[in-house]
Amino acid sequence: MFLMMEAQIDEILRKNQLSVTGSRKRILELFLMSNGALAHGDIEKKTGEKFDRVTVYRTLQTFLEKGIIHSIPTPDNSVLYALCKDDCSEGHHHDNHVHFICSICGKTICLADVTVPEVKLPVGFLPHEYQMVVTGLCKECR
Amino acid sequence: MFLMMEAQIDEILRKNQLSVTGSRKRILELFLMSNGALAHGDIEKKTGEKFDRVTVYRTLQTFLEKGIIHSIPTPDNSVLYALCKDDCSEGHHHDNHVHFICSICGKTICLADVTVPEVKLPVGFLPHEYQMVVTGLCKECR
DNA sequence: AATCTTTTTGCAACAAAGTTGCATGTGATT
DNA sequence: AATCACATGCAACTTTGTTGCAAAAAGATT
Repeated sequence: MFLMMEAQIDEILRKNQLSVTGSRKRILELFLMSNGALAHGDIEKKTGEKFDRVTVYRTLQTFLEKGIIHSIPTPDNSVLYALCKDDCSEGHHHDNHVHFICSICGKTICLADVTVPEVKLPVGFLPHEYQMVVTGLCKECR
Repeated sequence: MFLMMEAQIDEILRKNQLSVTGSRKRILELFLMSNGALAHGDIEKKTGEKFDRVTVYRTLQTFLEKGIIHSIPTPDNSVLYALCKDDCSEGHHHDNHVHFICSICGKTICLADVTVPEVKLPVGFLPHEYQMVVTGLCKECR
């Protein structure tokens, strides 16, 4: 079970031409275990003393650039990150699913099956990417 | 012309039971002049030496609470504010229009005529508010 | 217009969040 | 195992946001 996760982590890092280091493994593990999204602060707390603050910043930055994770805009303007689906490629994500944020427990959930609808824009606007965030109550909190 | 703006500013503040002060007038003026959205930093720069940083924070906070402005979540997780339409009431906005962010000039535009479509969520989720941000090229930059 | 009351502002000090340069340590390649 | 590139930790710093309190300005009252 744990070995499987290890292998999965290694594969993700290798696939993105990243060297397999302690912090990267740990942070990826955190993302794989939580099926929601994580704030920078969450990660810092959970890695505890193990890694420097700066390392966490740089690791997240690297993962973002490689398209391993994506960032989610939230209504209260905090920074959240979540794992991308497999078909995210470097630089150019199609992270086109809706994100749900529960106003009680604060969890952010990727609704991988709900794609962002495309809306008609006024003449002249050339859309490139659509992002959608829904707030409300999740299954557990309602 | 300038007098009209003055009057408009006064009216907005009065309507929201706020005393008419220098900083509030100036910051509202900035919003009225830019038809897009402003970051906190923009406002600080444009008000220059005139007001304290803290005052800008508190003024924006007050405007938010009164429903004069709303905040916009952006893909890069910066904080943006824009004027609400008239029908925004205290505490509870129906700020249900799509926001557009130009990736060239960086401007954020409220597409007041484009309402956020409601999507079907998985069973168990109780939606409360929908937010949508579209990035791409605006009229001027394409 | 002068006074009183309430609200707003500026200052200072602080806390939190994020960045940068550089020396050291570790993973990958041969 | 030796080398080399890359990742990490540390320190110092910048930027961003917050809090308490005294001074100042706005609004109300006479």
